[in-house]
Amino acid sequence: MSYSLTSFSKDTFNAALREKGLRPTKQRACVYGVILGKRDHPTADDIYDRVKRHLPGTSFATVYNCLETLVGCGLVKQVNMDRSPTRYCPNLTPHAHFRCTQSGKIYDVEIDNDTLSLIQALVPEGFEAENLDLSFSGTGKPSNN
Amino acid sequence: MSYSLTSFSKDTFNAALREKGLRPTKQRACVYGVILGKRDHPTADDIYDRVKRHLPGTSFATVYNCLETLVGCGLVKQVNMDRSPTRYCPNLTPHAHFRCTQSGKIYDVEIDNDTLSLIQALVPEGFEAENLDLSFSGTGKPSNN
DNA sequence: TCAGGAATTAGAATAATTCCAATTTAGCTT
DNA sequence: AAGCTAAATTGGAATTATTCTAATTCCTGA
Repeated sequence: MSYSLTSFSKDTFNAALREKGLRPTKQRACVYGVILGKRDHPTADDIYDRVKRHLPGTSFATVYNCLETLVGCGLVKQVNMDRSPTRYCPNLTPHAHFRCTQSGKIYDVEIDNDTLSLIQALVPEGFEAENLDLSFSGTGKPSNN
Repeated sequence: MSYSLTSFSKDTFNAALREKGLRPTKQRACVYGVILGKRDHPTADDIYDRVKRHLPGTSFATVYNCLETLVGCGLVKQVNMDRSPTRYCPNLTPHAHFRCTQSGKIYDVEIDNDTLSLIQALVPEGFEAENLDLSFSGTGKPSNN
């Protein structure tokens, strides 16, 4: 049986794909579903494992294809920290990431609007920023690792 | 003949390595020299090419080893943008990067102290950030590409 | 229902980086 | 100056994440 999205997510999902003339396939729905289902910033590898539990025939290439599609539709965001494998996240609000160098865990960090504006104001005259990436690394909550 | 550092850089270089009990070898000096010599955010590959012109026998592994050493000593910084190869930069002041998606060029973007403080203040209670990474991507100066 | 484009598949290929075992070197010690 | 030892370098193989390719399967709309 395929992964089931809530009706809200399913609408978002269908709309975003149709917008671009793309098909809402079960593999794409499943990839989107597992990312929504456990918001732990999974890697393509993690996602592959989870998707296989629902759709056993799925290939790695498909996972990568679906991820690329979902990112292209704005349904998920890529999180790149240093050289480690790309991670995926369904949090579309502007936010930063904090990686604990001890546990490897990644936490979302909210960015308030005032700070966001100031950050955007750093971009020099004549440059047009489409994207901004802010990440921290260090030690996380000791009690919480 | 090996790459020559200015006497200022040479002192910085020797001091930083000795600090950690590491040896100031000619390969390390050369890698540091080429990074200082052309501040265009070169990749390991670029650095390898440039180092070979001065020390033809140098291997790729050595370039990577030297870069790791220099980063560890705080003489250069790594710049990771998305999935593209790591770049290196001798600008040690706090600064962000802007990558032009058209030309691939990377520009340094200064961060003023007020904004820097606000960015640092985003880190939640209980987390200790050792590092922060801020990067933008978009279109650069049209006149300048 | 059928044609044709879109999506998926398995596996090969690539690119950046790291690892490894052998050799060389730098910086003592005598 | 010669020898010693740990540190650094070397070439090449290995690894890892990701992308490519060509063949197959699946949708969708006429």
